[in-house]
Amino acid sequence: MTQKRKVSNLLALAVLSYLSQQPMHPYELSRTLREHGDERSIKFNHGSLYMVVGQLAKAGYITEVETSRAGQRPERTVYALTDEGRAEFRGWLAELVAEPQHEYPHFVAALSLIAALPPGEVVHLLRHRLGRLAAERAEIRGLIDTTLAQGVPELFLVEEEYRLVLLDAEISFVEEFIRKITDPETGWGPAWAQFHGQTGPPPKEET
Amino acid sequence: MTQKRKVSNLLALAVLSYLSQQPMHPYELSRTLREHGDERSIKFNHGSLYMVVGQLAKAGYITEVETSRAGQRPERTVYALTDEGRAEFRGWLAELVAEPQHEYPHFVAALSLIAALPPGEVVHLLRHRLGRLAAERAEIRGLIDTTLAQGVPELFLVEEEYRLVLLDAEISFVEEFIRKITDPETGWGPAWAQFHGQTGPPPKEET
DNA sequence: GGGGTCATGTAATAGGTTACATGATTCT
DNA sequence: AGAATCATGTAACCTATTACATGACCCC
Repeated sequence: MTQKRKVSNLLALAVLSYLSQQPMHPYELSRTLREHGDERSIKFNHGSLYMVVGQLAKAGYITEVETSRAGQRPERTVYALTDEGRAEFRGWLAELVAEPQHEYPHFVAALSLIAALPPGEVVHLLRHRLGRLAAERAEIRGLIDTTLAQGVPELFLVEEEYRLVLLDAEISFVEEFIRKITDPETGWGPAWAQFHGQTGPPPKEET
Repeated sequence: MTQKRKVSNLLALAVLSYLSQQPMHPYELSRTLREHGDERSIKFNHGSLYMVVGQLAKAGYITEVETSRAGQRPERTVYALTDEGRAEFRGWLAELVAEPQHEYPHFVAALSLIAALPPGEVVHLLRHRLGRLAAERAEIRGLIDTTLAQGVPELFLVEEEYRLVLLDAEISFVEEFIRKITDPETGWGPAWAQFHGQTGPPPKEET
């Protein structure tokens, strides 16, 4: 479904969002996105921004309103949202909120192949991961706290709170996984180590 | 870090994994991946597979070992893992297990811009999402149960269990979010509705 | 007044997806 | 025997990332 949109890069959503407040030129968008901290939530890079702006213009969601010049700086093309752009923005955002998307996090991929590593090493790696997860958690926690302390309403931090919730869930999962491997009674370690190497994972049936 | 790898598409990891068990030709890889259900965890499409195989060969991780023909079918080029390929596989997989990657889920992007929608609509959309999440949860739950019932060891289902854990966390988060908007005492609804439209989200400071 | 870095954008390259092509097998 | 599907791959097309370019402003 998402793939029917004329512009699918999420960076475009942020652009539509900012242009819905006022017309801007691409560099201004770029700066605003960075200052606002949106790059934590939306993959951003300079080149892609110009690409996306071009796509949006071609799709009719934004139009060039003027090309001004300030001081002796190069010309800047200022874009504004069109009515279709506003509709697209609302609709797209609504869809993203209402419909979960199937995604492919790296850790899921790794887990799906993890039997290829020996269990001892896996435990080691998972412990390392736990450390990183804790650090990340602390960082997000700090970001939230200092931002709230500046008086920003919690509403503008929900994405960080969501991240935090997912992080906590992942931490529990990893801890539990380590336990399942290492439990002296029922641990998978021995069977895993034995099987390891000669045979691959058995096929799974479709539902 | 991940971006230093000569081949970064995760599909390549699956290819390395299967070739570490036995040489295969691309179509066989394709079939095996599909049958094994790996496309749930790793984005897969026919065209990309050939691309990735080409990249792996160019990088020296796999080599063409023969080009056989069975019956009157077209020729098939069979590939085998090289020693470098094996090392890359182990190292890459280990890194994915040990080091969390910064990722950009769609829902995070949506949350970061959600203030642009009116709170009433957001609640509606979130309730819709809850339904979808529950359905997805049930599906995964079923997949796990039937697969376990077939005697497949739990180890080969960890990625689904992880997904389940994340899903549960997301469900709680969404429920809580709805509460925060709608609570009759302290709900964000009124302030949000009022602010809505004229002004955009205030800037956040960097940490 | 020369060395950074800000401001602004374009171009080259690489990566990924979709569409197309074609002989073989199987089904009716 | 014709239709559908499997098996196998290539090519065309988009998207995205990196690298390059260039004038202005700012600092010492």
